[in-house]
Amino acid sequence: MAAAVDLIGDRWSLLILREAFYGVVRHADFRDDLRVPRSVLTDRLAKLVSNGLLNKLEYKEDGARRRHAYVLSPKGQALAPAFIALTEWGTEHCLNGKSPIDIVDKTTGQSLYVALVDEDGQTHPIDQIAIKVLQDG
Amino acid sequence: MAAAVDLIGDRWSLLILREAFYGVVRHADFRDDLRVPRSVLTDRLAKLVSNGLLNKLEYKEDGARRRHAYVLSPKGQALAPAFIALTEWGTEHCLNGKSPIDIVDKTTGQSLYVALVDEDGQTHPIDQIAIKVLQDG
DNA sequence: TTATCTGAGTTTCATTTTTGAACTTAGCTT
DNA sequence: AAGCTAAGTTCAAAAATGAAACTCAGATAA
Repeated sequence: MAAAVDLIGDRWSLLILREAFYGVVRHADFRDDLRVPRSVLTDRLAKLVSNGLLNKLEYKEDGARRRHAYVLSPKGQALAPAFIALTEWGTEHCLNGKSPIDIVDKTTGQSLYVALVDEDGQTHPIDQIAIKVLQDG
Repeated sequence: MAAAVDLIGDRWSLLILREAFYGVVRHADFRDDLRVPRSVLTDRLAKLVSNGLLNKLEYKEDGARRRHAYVLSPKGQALAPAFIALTEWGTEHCLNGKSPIDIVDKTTGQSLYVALVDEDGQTHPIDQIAIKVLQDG
């Protein structure tokens, strides 16, 4: 996990990725949503790109010049479960359970939640877990 | 999620909680494991306590004076799924899949993984999800 | 052509945070 | 009493942040 914290363990990177997860792609939109200083945003976007979490794409709308879009790479998208787990935690423990969003199955519309499952897909309660540290070498 | 980031969105808090999750409780042990400056550790532990993520308990070993143990509160323990998700991500995307730890069921010993499940306990693939933003008011 | 607008990025500088080291404290052991 | 140790405090130097001004490229309007 230290590896993850190295890449996203600052005040802004996680929030920037969350916005990207919600579909934000433009510099100005990140800035408006997060109130992050320009210089910091520029720096964080560049780092997230160079760490492979975001891809920087050029695009062009009619009557506007070329722009850059920052979109989640597969590596960035793979953080979704962590985002969702953090969001659920925040909702439950900081916001009295009033969730601002709902994660649903795209086709069935069912609400989805983070859980621990074994290889058979059986869910296990959180207080049933133990950590096994593997020896190195 | 912004709420979560407010509480743990700095370089050290998350790592401190991870150590706590692994069973570390003493100031010196956090320091040795993380190489975090004393003053920062003192500050972060105090903040985590005042935010209700850690409980500060007194204990006493024979031949030693009273000490403080910092142990996860239920609120802190509830971050476990987020930790595990981040750890899995770090393992897969930063460490070539070589995991240093294994999360298992305490009684059966089965390995456990983070997944998205619906209310029936059915797991859903990550690329099947959509975000539904709930209107406020 | 020239002027102006806009999104994105850079520069600058004051403020805040983090570091690392030295120092203090409480209470133990000898 | 002297020394040790875990924990905490203080403080100067280094780094990160925040706010504002400035630059740049391309689009549009006069």
